[in-house]
Amino acid sequence: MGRPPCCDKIGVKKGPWTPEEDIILVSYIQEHGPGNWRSVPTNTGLLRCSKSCRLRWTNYLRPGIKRGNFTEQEEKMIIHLQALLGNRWAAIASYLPQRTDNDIKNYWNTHLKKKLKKFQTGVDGQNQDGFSSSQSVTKGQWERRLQTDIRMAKQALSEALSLDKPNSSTDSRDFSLSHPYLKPSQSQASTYASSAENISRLLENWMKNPPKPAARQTNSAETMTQNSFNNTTTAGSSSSEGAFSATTPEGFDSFFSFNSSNSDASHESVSVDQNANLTPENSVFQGESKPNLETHQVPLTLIEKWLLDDGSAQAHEDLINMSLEDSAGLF
DNA sequence: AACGCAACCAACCGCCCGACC
DNA sequence: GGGTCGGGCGGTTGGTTGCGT
Repeated sequence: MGRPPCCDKIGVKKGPWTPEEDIILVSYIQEHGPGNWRSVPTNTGLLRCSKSCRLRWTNYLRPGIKRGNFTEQEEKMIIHLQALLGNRWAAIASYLPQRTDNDIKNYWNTHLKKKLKKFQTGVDGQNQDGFSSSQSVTKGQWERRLQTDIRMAKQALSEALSLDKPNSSTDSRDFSLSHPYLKPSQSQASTYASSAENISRLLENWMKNPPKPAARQTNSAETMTQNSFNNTTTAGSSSSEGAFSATTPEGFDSFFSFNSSNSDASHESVSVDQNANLTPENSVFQGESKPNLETHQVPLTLIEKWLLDDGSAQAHEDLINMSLEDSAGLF
């Protein structure tokens, strides 16, 4: 059918976002929460289309985002997940809570593709699509994808029906509890911490380096120092520890120990361990850490083994060769 | 110093889907 | 049932930066 553009082209600004625009957007979202993007431009006076506002938020300003400096472990995960899921960047991003799909996609296109190609040219008997033959030939990505989707649907249905399970992992209101990589306390804490961090950096740099007319303003925004804006963000985070006390399913722990122990420490320390005091009541960012995507309930046992144990060819094979019936048994 | 080229990445575009009227 | 809206997703573009000559 085809939709008309989300905004008319007249009077809509395009191109890089300025720090001023970022601040307007962030403060609006702080006040009203994300969502209802249609109303954002009109309510804020931003000369941006709603889509642009949403993208700016989800890809750049959203709390919990780690930028650049992909760790080796992250690289491996992306490569593995790409082989498993294909170019479903949002799904892949759901396994890397601090990364956006756009970021992962860019990193794949600019780094990993080349890396794999390089690697593959050095290895005889590899196919041409960037993956090892064992990864791409065994069953085919589409079949695996289909299997994954079916499993997702099955589990979602079964858990939706078992209402007496208070810690049901499909509770969409608390994505952090259901995501394999999101330890509840950490996810919300890091989410909010990073928000404050992002915003303060934004403003700090803005104060230091007033916007240049045609420079890469979005980059300059990254290194800002704190100013009054911090007050608003910290105020929201100052009051409770409720979310911090959530229990963690045992099976998730390995993921987090993996994540934290292997990640770029200089980045992680900023976004993970600060400003942990956050509750759903006082944070407009709660629940915003990552969209709840369909892959977040992939059975952990095999995937965990496969993803984290780089040398685990057996686990890899197990996962890929898993039949529908086998995988259904996991639930 | 100036130029050209490649790399990088933020942002845009188009398509799709579900919800709502 | 069909149209519209809001939002998500993946592919692509284009501006900026960095590096080599």
